[in-house]
Amino acid sequence: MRANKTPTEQVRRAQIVAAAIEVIARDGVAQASFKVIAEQAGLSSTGLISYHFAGKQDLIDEVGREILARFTEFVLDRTDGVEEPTAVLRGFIAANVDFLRTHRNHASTLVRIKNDLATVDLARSDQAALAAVLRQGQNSGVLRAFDPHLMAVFVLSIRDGLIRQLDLDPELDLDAATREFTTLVDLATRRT
Amino acid sequence: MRANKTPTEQVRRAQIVAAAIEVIARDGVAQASFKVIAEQAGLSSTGLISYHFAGKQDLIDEVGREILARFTEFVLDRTDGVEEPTAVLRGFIAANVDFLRTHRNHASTLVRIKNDLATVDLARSDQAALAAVLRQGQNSGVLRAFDPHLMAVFVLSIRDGLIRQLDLDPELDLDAATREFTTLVDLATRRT
Amino acid sequence: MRANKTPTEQVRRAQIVAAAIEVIARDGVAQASFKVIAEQAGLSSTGLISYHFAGKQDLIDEVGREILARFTEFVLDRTDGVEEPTAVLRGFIAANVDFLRTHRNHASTLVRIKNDLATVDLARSDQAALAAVLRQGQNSGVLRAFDPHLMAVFVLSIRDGLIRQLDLDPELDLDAATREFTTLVDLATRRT
Amino acid sequence: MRANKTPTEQVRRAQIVAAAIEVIARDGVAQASFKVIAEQAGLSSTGLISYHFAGKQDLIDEVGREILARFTEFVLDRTDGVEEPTAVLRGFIAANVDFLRTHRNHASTLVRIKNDLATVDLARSDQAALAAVLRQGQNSGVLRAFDPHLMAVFVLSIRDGLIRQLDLDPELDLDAATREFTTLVDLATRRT
DNA sequence: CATGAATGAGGATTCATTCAT
DNA sequence: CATGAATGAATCCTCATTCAT
Repeated sequence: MRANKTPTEQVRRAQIVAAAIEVIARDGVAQASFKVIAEQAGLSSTGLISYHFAGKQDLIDEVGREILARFTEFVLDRTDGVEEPTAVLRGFIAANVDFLRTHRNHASTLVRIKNDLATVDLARSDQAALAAVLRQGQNSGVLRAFDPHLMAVFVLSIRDGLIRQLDLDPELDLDAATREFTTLVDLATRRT
Repeated sequence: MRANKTPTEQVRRAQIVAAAIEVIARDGVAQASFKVIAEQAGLSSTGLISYHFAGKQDLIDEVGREILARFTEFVLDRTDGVEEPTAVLRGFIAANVDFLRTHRNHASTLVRIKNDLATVDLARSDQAALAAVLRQGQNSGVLRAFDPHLMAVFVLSIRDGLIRQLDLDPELDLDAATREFTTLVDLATRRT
Repeated sequence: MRANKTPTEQVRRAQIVAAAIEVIARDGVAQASFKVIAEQAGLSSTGLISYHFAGKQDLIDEVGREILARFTEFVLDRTDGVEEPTAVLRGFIAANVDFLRTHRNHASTLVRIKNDLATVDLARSDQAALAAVLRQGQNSGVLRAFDPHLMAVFVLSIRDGLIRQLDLDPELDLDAATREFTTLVDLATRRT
Repeated sequence: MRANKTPTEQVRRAQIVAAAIEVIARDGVAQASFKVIAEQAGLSSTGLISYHFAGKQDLIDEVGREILARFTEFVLDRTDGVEEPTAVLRGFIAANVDFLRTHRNHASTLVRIKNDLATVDLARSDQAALAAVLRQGQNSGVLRAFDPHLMAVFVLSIRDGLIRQLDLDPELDLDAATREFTTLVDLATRRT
C-alpha cells in the first residue's frame, strides 16, 4: 500500500511481530491465529493486525525477516574481526548455538515457519553467507575440497536440527552439543 | 473402539493416509484440510475420513507411523546383512538418500509433520536406532569417541535438511549430495 | 412397514428401547444419539436401530409408550381392588412415588422426553385416568367440587416435578416427599 | 474476556437471546440451531452468534437468565407491598399465571430449557424465594406446618405443568386454572 | 490510527439413514 | 436379520478480513 512507514507504524508492526514470535514458539504456527497474537500483544482487535499487514503471509514473512536479521546481526557481532577461516567457522557455530540460548523463542519460531515463508530467498542468504566463508577457507588452503553450498546446507541443517531437538528435549546439554558440533564441522571440513 | 480392523477398514485407512501424504507433500500441512484430502482420495465426503479416523490428529499420527514404517523398512532392507560398522553407516546414508529419490512425497511429508506428531516417540526411535549403530562402531574401535545420541541427531538433521533443500531446489544433484554427506559423516566419526 | 412383528423383532425393539431409556436417563435426550444407544445396547451398528425403527421419532415414541405402559401397570397393580376414592388417591400417589424409587431411569427418561413425544395422547391418557378417579370421588361425595381434569394436571405436574427434583437432588427424602404430597392432595381435594 | 459489555454488545446479545426464545418456544430446543436462530434474528451468519456468545451453552444459559430475570421482576411487581402471607401467596400464583398469559414464549422456553441449564442455581433461587414466603406464613401462624422447600417445589411444579399443558392445549381456560390453582394452594397450606 | 462489530467462507465433526453383503 | 461401510446434510465454531465510527 504505502511505500514509507511512519514511526508509529513501525512500532506497531514490531510489536505485532514480537507477539507473533512468542505465540509461534509457544503454540506452533497452526495455533497462531490473529486472535491469539492480538491477545499476546495486548491489542484490542485483530483488525489492527490486518491494518498493519497485507495478510497473514505478510506477517509470517515479516517474522522471518525480523528473526533472520537479528540472527545475522548476532552472528556477525560474534565473528567480526576474525580472519582465520577455521576460527571464523568455529565462531560461527558458537554464535549460532549462543543465539539459541539467548533467543530461544526466535530460534524455535524460525524453524517452525521455514516451510511457510513465501520469500525463500531469506533462508538462502544464510546459506550463501556460510558458503562464502567455506569457500574462503578452501581458497586459503586450510579447508579441504567439498561443495561449499552443500556443506553450508549441512551445517545449517544441523543447527536447525539442534533447535528442534531443544524443543523436544529442553534439558539438552548445549555446551556439550556445541563442542560436538564444532568438532564435527572441524573434522568434516579441514584439510587433512 | 475395535481392537482389530476389518480388511475394508485397513484398505480405506491406507487410501486416506496415502491421499493425505500426497496433499501434505504438495500443499503443506496447513492446506491439508479434510476437504482437500477427500478430493485427492476420491471420497464422497469428509465424513468418511471422520468415520475412519478418531480425528485429524489421529490421521496425522497415522501418516507419520506409515511413513516411518516404510522408511525403516526401506533402510533396513538396504543395510541388512552388513556387519562392518562404517559400511553400515555408509549404507544407512545411501539408503536414506535413495528413499528421498524414490519416495519424495513420503520424505517431504515426514519433515513437514514432524512438529505436529503427537507421538514424538516415533521420531525418537529413529535416533535411537542410529545411535546404536554408532555406539557399536565405537565399541569395535573403528569410530572415534563422541556422544552417539548427539551424533545421531546431527546425522538425521542433515538428512532432514536435505529433504527440505530438495523441496526448495528440485534440481539438486542427489548423487553429489550423497557423496558429500557420506564423506562428512565418515570424516566426522572415524577414528583417526 | 410391516403390520406384524416377529418375535425376534419384538425382542430387538425391546432391547433397543431399554438401552435408549438408560442413555436418556443418564445423558439427556440431546446426547442420545443412535451411536450411544447402540453402544449401550451392545449392538454393532446403528443401522440396526434404523432397521427396527422408522426413525428417531419412532424410537422416542416407543420409549414413551413403553415407560407409560410399565408405569400404568405398576400403578394399577398397587391400586387394584381399592374402592374408597380417597384411598385410591392415596394409593395412586404412593404408587407413583414408589415407581420413581424402583424405576428411576424410566421416570427420569419419561419427563425428559415428554416434550418430544409425537403422540401426545399417551400423556393425556394418564390425565384422563386420574381425572376419572377424581370425578368418581366427587360423585361419591367425599371429594369437593373442582375441575377434575385440571386437578389431574396439577397432581401429575407435582409428580413430574418430583422426578425432576430428584434428578437435581438425589438425596431428596422420598418418604417425606410422599407424606407431604399425599397430605397436599388430601387437603386440596377432600370435602370439608 | 471483557468484564463490561459495550452497549452494542448488549443490544446484540439481547437481540439474539430474544430470537432464541422465539425459536425454542416455537420449535423446541433440539431444533434451535444457530442457523435457525440467526434467521429468526435477521443476522447475516451464525458466526455472529459465536462472536457474541462463548458457545451454545452460553447462549442457553443467557436465555435462562433473561427469562428468569423478567419472570422474577414481573412477579415482584405484582406482589410488592403486600404483607399478609396468604395474600402474597395468592398474588404470587396470580402473577405467575399472568406471566404465562403475557409472555407465553418466555414461559414455554423456560420449561423447555430447564434441563439444559448449566447453572441450576438459577432455577433453585426461585424455589428458595417461594420457600421463604411460605416459612414466613408459618411463622406468622396463618399457614400450617409443612416442609417449606418441598411445598415450594410442588407449587412451582404445578406452575411449570400448567405451562406445558398450555403448550399441549392452547385453548385452556387460564382464568379457571388460576382459580383452581389458588384454591389448591390455599387449602393445602392454610392452618385449619 | 485504533476499535470492535460484522462478515461469510471454511474448519472438523456428528448425525440419522441407506445399502450391499 | 445383522453388519459395517458409506453418505451428505447439518452441526457449532474459528478464521482472516472489512469497515464504520
